Formats: sequence, C-alpha cells, structure tokens
Amino acid sequence: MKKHWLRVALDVPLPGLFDYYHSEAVAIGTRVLVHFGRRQLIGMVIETPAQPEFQADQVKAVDMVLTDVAPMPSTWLDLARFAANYYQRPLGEVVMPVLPAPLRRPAAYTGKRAEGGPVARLRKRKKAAAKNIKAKAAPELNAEQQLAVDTIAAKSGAARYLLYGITGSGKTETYMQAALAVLAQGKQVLFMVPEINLTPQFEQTLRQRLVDAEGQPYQVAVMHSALADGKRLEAWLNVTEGAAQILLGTRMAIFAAMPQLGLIIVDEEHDNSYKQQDGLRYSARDLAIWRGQQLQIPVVLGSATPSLESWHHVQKGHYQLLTLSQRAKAVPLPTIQLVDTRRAQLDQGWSPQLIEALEQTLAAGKQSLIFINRRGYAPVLHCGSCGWLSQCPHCSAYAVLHKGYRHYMQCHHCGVQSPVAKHCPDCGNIDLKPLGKGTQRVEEYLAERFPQARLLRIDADSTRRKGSAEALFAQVHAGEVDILVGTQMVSKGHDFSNLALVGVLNADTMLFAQDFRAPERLFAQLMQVSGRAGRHHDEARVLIQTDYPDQAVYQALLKQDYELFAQHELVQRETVGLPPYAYLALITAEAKTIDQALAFLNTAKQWAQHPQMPGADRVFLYDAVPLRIVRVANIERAQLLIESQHRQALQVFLKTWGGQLDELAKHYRCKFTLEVDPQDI
DNA sequence: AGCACGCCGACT
DNA sequence: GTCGGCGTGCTC
Repeated sequence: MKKHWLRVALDVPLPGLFDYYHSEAVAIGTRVLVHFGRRQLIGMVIETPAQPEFQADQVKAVDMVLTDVAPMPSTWLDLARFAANYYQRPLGEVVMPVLPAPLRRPAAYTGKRAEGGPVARLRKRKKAAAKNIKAKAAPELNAEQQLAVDTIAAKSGAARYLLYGITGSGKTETYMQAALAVLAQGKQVLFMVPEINLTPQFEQTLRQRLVDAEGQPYQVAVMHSALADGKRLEAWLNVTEGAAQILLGTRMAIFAAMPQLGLIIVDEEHDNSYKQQDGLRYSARDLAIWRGQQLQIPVVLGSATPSLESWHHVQKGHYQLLTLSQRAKAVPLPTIQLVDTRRAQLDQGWSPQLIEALEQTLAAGKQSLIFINRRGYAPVLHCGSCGWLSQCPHCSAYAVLHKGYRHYMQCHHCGVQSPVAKHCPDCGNIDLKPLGKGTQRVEEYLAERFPQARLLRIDADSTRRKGSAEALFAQVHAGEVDILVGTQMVSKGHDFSNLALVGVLNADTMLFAQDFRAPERLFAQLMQVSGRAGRHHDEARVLIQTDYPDQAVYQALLKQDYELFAQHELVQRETVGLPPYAYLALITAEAKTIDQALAFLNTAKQWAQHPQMPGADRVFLYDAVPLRIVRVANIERAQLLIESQHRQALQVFLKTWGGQLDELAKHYRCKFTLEVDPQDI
C-alpha cells in the first residue's frame, strides 16, 4: 500500500507540523482526525511532501479524512501562515482555533451521536424561512459622503482608505453605499465591528439597507464569540460557500474564508478590541490591511478618532484620507468645557459646575450621563498644591508608586527605580498623594445629592447576566432614567436621544496611566462619550473635570480637534521613538516568584546580545520590570519590552531568539507569552 | 496544552 | 493500607 505523507497543523503549543500518512492522496487544506499522543485531535493538512521529516516508522496513519467541508483555499492558508509567522505562533494555533468549534472537535465525528458529523446534521435540520425584512430607502448623501463612496467604488485593486468622520457625520451610510457598489458586482463584503452586542442596530441597518436592484435583500451572516456553536457553524458555512454576501463580525471574522470577498470595512478601527488578548495575539485591523493587499481589494478603516498608526499611514501616503466633517442631521456638536478642579471647591470630588449642570439638566427633564473610568487606579504621585507629578527622568512616562515591604517609585517603561519623594520637588509641599481614587462612591453621592433623580449604573458588574445590558439600555431609551452612571460600555454605539449632559469625573487617572497610549485612549474615549450627547439635541454639554486643563489632550478636546491632538502626539512619539515610529514586542513571564520571572527575562536579554543573533543589532531591549499588578492568583509576573525601528529586523530577531526561549523558560520554571505589536504595556 | 506516570503526605 | 497532591516528560 502506498503511503501518502501529510504534514498536519495541530492546535498544540509546539513548533512545527506533524507527519502522518494516508492510503490515498489528501488535498492541502483538508481537516483530518488523528491520534496525537494518547488523545485524538482534528488538524489540517498543510503540506503533502514526498517524504516525511519525522522518523518514518513512527509516523501514524490518519484516522479519518474529513470531507464535509471543502478544503480551505490557498489564499486563506497564506493568511494563516502570515499570521502565524508574524505573531510568532505555530500554524496549528492559527488554523484550528479560528474554525467553528464543531469542525475541530473530535467528538463531533467520533461520538455516539456524531452520525454524519456536525455539518451533515446541520444541513439535515430544516431550514427556517428567511425573515421578511422591510427595506429602507437610501438617504441622500452629502457631498463629502458621495465623494467618499465614489472614491472607494472608482478604483479596482488594492486600496486603503481611512474614513475619518466625527460622530453623526454619516460613516455608516457611507459604508452602506460603498458596500452596495461592491455587492452589485457579485462580490462579498466583510464588515468588522469592535463588539457586536453593543451595536445591535448596526446589524439591522445592514439588513434594511443592503438590498439589490430588484429590492431583494442580500444575505447577512453574523459572527462573534457569544454565538452558540451551531449558529457560528451555520454562519461560517454560509459565507465560505458564498450563500451569504455579507459577513458582520468581530475580530474573529477576519479569519472567515470568503470566496468572493471584494471589500473589507473596519468600523471604529482605533478600538482596542480588534487586538486579540490571548492565544494568537493578532490585530484584526492589521490583518484586514494585509488581506486587502493579498486579494487586491479595497479596505476601509473608519473612525472619528483614528489610531495614531492609521493617521501616520495617511501622512505617509499609505492610506487615502476620506473626511466627513459635516454632521448629517445638522445638529451642532455638543460644547465641551473643562472644569479646572484645582480652582474649584470640590465636594467629595464633585465641582460646583458639574453639580449645577446636573441640577439644570434634571430640572429641564433631560438625561445626564456621568462617565467614570474603572481602570483609573495608577498611583502616580501627585502634589495637590502645584500639580507636580512623578515623571520618570528618562521617559515620557510617569513613575508609579510601589507599595510593599518597602515603598519606591518605578517607571515601567525603562525600569528605573527611585525613592518615594517626601516632599514636592517643585514647591516643597509635604502632602503628596497618589492620584487615582476609587469610583465606587459616585452612585452613592448622586443618590444623596439628588434623592429625587432616578439613577442607573451600567458597567461590567451591573450587566454580568446575559442580555441584561440591553434591558438596562432600554430603560434609558424609555426615559426611565435621569442620571446614568456608566463606564466605557456606555460610550459605544448607543445613541441617547434625550441626553443633554455628559460629566467626566476622573479623566486624569486615565491620562496618567503608565501606558504611553493613555492620552490617545483618553482622547478617543472622551470624544466618543461626548458623541453620546446631543445627537438630537441642540444644547448638549460635556463637562470634564481635570487638574490639568493645559495638557495637550484636553486642549484638543476643548476644540474637538482630533488633527491637532494627533499632530501633537505624533511629535511626542517620534521624539521618544515609540509607535508608529518604532515597532514593539512584549514578553510577559509568569513564575512562582518574581525573581524567577526576572531571572528568566534577564537571561533572555543576555542571549539577545549575542553577536550571532540575527537582527540583534537593530533591536533594543529594555530592562525587565515587574508588572504593575505583580501578583495574580499567586503567580508573579514581569515583562520585557523589545523595540526596533525596523519591523523586519524585529521579525527576524524574534524568530530566532523567541524560538530559544521555551528551553530557557523551562529552566527558570516560567511560563511566558510573546506579543507582537502589544496594545497594553 | 493535555495527559499519564511517579513518588510523598493525611485519611476512610 | 489507599486517595491525591503536582513535578516532569512526551506528543508525528
């Protein structure tokens, strides 16, 4: 019997592919059921070599060739290969986890109830009739929107656009019309959104607006992680087999195989949730750009506050800028005011201006939103009388107070430690306090101060139960709430028609987080939350309390001027050599003791300095530092930042160096992760 | 990552 | 006497 050798990708954290054989030829991209050690796994055939690389007498036969779906196409495998290489993970950790669970679960094929496999069982179930959707007519586009649509539709081949438009400027309608032009050519469209459960109306808009010339709706498939296995499989089959023309999904949707893909749209492209935070740590936005290039199709990134990476690409001429500067409904932008809290008589953190605004809004029968940031606890040392902050002498970052058996200040960027200042170096004040107080008392205070107001808090805690977020938002829309207290959850998607006031309490704690992207996030967040107010209302106000009204980010917010902010921030980034002027990778090590984690990272750094290490002369390694939250579940964590001016040099370096770290980690009894293009430092 | 083997502590 | 803790070694 002839043995057909197969090299199979398996979802195991081991480098490389695994050799198997089969009695007949198997096409590349086919899934196979195999024995691996003592367990059974489903993997994917990646190569069909003439000879195995592994010792031939130890190569096992494949248990089953799974032909219930077509082999994955070669362009899809190229995308997976690129992602595996770029993010430094084995190919099996890319190709398998991105498939719907039933397609990679052995029990779905071998179990007692597995007859025919999950795909056959799905097909056997009676197909529900398509919902009758009432199509909506196309609204008239303004000149800017029309220009954007025409520009996107005019060019064939690869093209990258940044659709830069303020809240309410009609980005969504621009997407729709651009999509319609592509759909009319018989092509598919991929829409990506940060979090689907926060934007349910987006799906409705797609279904209502995307109809063909005869008024027949195009088929929409939806994909996100909260979807049940069967539903996800169904959506996946619909797009891969071309039955659905539109895929609306979160970051995972970038890995859907779409045979006729003709346009990719990434809405809110600056949003952090496009970056996967475990396993393969990919950026769906960046992969969208790659995929557009690969397939020679246009990619549209949309945002009111683009990532500085994308803005930089515009300035370099890599992306074409499409600007929407007019509000579609001719409603003026809300006015933004800064409340200088150094000069205000605060009552438990509340300025008289904000209290007065709340009173007025209540009296007018309008709604208010108090926006709070739960992650505002970075203990930057702060002088209340002159505003001094514990700036690191070597970086554009702040040294953070470490409390423990001994107290010290440390910059998490360069690792430099210093003693805790006993008095303010600028004015001598001895009453230095860490900035960043808790926010739990916000609701209590409001309840006390405004006993007649109906309060509602929307955050991760209050919406833990499935579906409860929608119920809470419905209360706001129904006018059952006077003052809404919310975290960043409320800043996305929802459009509150009666909202006339937004108050921001602890913005400064967001600004002085040790992450260099903190100002960028703060700006995007506050612009976005401001956009919740006054979308149907002509006198909406936003009040931001701050000790630092002169900071560039607040001055830009005051003018609602993204370009001013981006310009300022890019100069800073260039000066200190941070993205988008440099490329980063981050190693995070976990061990029983912080010493083990640090020893592992320090040795790894020494290895990097070996003259023979490829790319080492063009990368810079910072010192290993403990994480801000060092200890989690009895594991201590430290990290090491790697920087290079050259993406390719960093890639080459990581490939060799990163490949040697498994062995080293074992020696120090560490676990580690390597993240390319980290978003959170 | 799983999964099994293997060698030491507190229980029916 | 066993149940079970998690160290360590292997997976084509």
